[in-house]
Amino acid sequence: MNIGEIARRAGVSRSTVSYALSGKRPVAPGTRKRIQDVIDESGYRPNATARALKEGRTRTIGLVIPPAGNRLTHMQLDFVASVVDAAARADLDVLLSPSGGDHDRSFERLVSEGRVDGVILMEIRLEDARVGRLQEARLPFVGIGRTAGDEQMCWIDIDYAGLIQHTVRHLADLGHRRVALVNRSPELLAAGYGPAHRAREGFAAATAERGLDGVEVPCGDDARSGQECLEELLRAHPDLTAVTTINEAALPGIQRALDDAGLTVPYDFSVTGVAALPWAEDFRPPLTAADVPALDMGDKAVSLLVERIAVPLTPPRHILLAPPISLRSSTGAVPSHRLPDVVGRRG
Amino acid sequence: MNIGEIARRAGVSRSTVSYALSGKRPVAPGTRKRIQDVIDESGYRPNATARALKEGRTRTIGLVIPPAGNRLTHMQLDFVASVVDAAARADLDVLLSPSGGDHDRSFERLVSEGRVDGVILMEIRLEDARVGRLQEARLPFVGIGRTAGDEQMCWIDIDYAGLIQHTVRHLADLGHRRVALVNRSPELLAAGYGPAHRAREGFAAATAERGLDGVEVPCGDDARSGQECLEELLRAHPDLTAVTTINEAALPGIQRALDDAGLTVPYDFSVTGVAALPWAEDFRPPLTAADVPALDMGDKAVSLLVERIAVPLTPPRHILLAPPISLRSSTGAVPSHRLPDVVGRRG
DNA sequence: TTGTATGCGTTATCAA
DNA sequence: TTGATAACGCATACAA
Repeated sequence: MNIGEIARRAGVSRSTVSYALSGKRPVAPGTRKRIQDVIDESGYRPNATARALKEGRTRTIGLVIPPAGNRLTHMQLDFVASVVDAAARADLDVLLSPSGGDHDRSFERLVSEGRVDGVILMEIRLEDARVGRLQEARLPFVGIGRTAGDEQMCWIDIDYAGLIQHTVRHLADLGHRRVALVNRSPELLAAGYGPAHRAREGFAAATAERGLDGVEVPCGDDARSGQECLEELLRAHPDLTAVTTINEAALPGIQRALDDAGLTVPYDFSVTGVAALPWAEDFRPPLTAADVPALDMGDKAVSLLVERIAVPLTPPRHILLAPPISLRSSTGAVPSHRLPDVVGRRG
Repeated sequence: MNIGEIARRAGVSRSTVSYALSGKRPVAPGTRKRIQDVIDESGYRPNATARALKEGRTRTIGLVIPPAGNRLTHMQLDFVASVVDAAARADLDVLLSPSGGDHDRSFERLVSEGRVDGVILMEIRLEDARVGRLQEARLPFVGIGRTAGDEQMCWIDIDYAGLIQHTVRHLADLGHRRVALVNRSPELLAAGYGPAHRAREGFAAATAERGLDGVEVPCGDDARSGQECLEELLRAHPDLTAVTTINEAALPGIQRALDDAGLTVPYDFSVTGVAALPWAEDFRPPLTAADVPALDMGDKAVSLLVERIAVPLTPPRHILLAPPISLRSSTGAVPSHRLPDVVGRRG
């Protein structure tokens, strides 16, 4: 069923059907009704491919996600869902491209075959060849995260450095002297993944500022790694009284390791960090943390992209989110029996 | 940059460029090289939209996922990731459509605007209007799950009825007399979600077959609901010694409720069910369960769809998966102090 | 071995 | 108020 067939059945020309549909030129009421009847009866809808070819735009956006190998985190998943939803609301379709490396067939199709009007790029690294590729192709795009030289691109990101800094200050205020940062995986760090590096910076800045003993460790994105990581930390640093983390998937493991070590949160040990709400609320006791507004971010990213597609030449906009830290129950004052000087007296 | 521009620069006709690219007709080595040089230099790739219009196929498949409101389960997430990966391997793009209800704009676009060559439909309900819609549109599709009258469609599903039956028999063999099924959410049950209903059937069949006292409860898809659900179960049925479940997201909550009640798995209480591997392995102790091969399913679904797109008129194929139940450490014999007769003697 | 011409289904310009 | 027609970029049948 195509526009020609509708036109034939309604006894008009194809252009009249097109105009009746688009409303871009007046159509006599009688004619309009005849056409509408035929359309209702046949369930006709204009072919998206032909329309895209003619109009020069696809009404589709690309979403570049990390490949399946690396399991998506809760936060990333929420983000994908919210992007798809926001796009649907704007009558845009979403084409998925799993691509991490640089020479990825799916990504290349996306940027050079004109399948999409714009791209949302997830899990950007500090140095990211895909950014250059998109700029070179003059394809509008929005990054979730930003590269090291971030001025020339449009992005939306979370201020991991600032937030981690904030959580460390909070711990310092509570009297903690030796704290750890449980970072993302060694692989992501090696790949130059922004949040992991910026969390590290924020941690270093805050521990220096407050004169704390800080120890930073990478940790796989799963419960098991979290557990091993914390067991190792407790072994290596008996005077450790608090951790902060951006690794939400490690939280259940952190919890277990603390349980197994007989440490009760927050009386014996404090935990805080940056995490998507479900992870924070599932922690026991509920985690004092900056709640990553993943659902919100998808929405904002789509808006930003839609705007950029409409007006490509405006200077790139940046949105740096610093959600407030929700004070829940997982942080507390260092208990006297674990204070450094008390530990010292033991020996 | 389009094929005409390449032709002009290489000093040949457009068809020669096209044939040089497709190899569907011999091209003189010299000519071919001239063309290739121009292409390499310009980074030209044929426009996917124009090609789709001409060829009558889009090289894109649609993936209909549950809308963002309902958070995807781990299993569904793995499934999405594996579909996208399998599609990428077959040089197919994936268009996402979040749609649960019947009158969904995004879904309608998918089926009636010719944007995709075929569709993978997730979270099918026993009565599902989308199935009829796809059949009517003569669009090849594969269901993840199946409707009540499932013969006329192509699907791949997990044998929840058989697997739950199997787990209940296992519990019966261990001596358990009162067991519970922790099902999916009340909303999904009300919506006629197949796995929930089939799990119920399998549970009913197995408890009847072995003469067990079975109690079935719906439960939200999250840790909190799992905890509340099990607390309520333990309160209402003090003689309960085992649960089986298809609600993987509830497992952490089930664990917590048992911990809080001072019940040690598997000595005081047995837990089993059907779950994606990460959930089963994160349980403490590791869960005896049927491991849902979500990654495999995505792969199979794509193959099935590709085949169906190529040969649409073959009788629909069905794949019913019954993964083996991996015996881990979460089930054990009923301890004597919790046997029904002992409980009876107390009074 | 290569070039010309047609059509895929639309939208939009021009003409009536 | 409407119709004929060109053009979007490509693949391919037909011609040379």
